Amino acid sequence: MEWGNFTPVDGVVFNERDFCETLDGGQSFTWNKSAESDAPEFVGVFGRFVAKVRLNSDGSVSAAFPKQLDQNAAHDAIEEYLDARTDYGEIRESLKKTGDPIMLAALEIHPTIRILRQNPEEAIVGFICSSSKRIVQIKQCVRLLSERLGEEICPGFHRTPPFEKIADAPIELIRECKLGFRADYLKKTAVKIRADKFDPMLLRSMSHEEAKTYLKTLSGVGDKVADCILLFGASRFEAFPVDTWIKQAMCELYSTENNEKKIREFAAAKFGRHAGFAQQLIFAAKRKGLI
DNA sequence: CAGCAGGTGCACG
DNA sequence: CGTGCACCTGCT
Repeated sequence: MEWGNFTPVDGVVFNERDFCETLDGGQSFTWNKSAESDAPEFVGVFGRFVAKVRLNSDGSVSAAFPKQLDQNAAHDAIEEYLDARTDYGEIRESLKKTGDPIMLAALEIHPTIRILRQNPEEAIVGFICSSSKRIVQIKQCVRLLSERLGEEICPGFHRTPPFEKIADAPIELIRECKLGFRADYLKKTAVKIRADKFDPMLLRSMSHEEAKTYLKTLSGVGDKVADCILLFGASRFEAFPVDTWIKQAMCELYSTENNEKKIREFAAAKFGRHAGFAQQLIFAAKRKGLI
């Protein structure tokens, strides 16, 4: 397959750790490290596009797309996906102002981390697959689903399947994608979203509370998965997903009670509308054993 | 080979 | 409303 030239993605700067963490740290499950390049580089699918995303030695980012894709549309899409318009400096400053020494440390450990702006549909599929699974396994599930049910964008690259397709797929086929008990969750969710005529894109405009309440009516979507969908699929930075890692980190670092609801409340009070970004900082630093 | 894994649903008190 | 398991299955 032929690729177009690499072109700069303006407004996005990374160090290597944060580049890898952002694309392949569990926010999204469709990126794989590219073998050919010595520069840090990932290849993957996002929405209806495929891209190679490369980190340059000066911290800038470049992207290339398969030649058969509309290069301008793809470039606009990767800028949006990498959330190039959002001022992370402002977010980081406001978290600094909390004066919390743990947050200050996490900000230093991850000076360039970002929150991806995925399609809500992709986030719903990915995070329904995620419960009680490792990232590598989640990635495999999403890839298998895409190969079996998703449209081929270009040779070897398939879109995440739409709910319409998942709703019509036999449960055996979904289970063959190694989803296990999550297969029923995903199918039921797809059927319900279709029955409700719900457009997941609405998650970006609904009130946070309303969006979360709706998400939790979906099978396989509890508090944690709903918060992940809101944070990574709808750019709702106030969402604070509490998983096993964060739970342990918050107990250890902030002496919170070992209770998900209490931890969410604690985070909301401490980090406010940027709680989700704070979660990524703590999650990434903790998982790497750096705090 | 057991035990566990970015949880959720459901049955109970 | 909070707690405690069962749920698939691939990996270590």
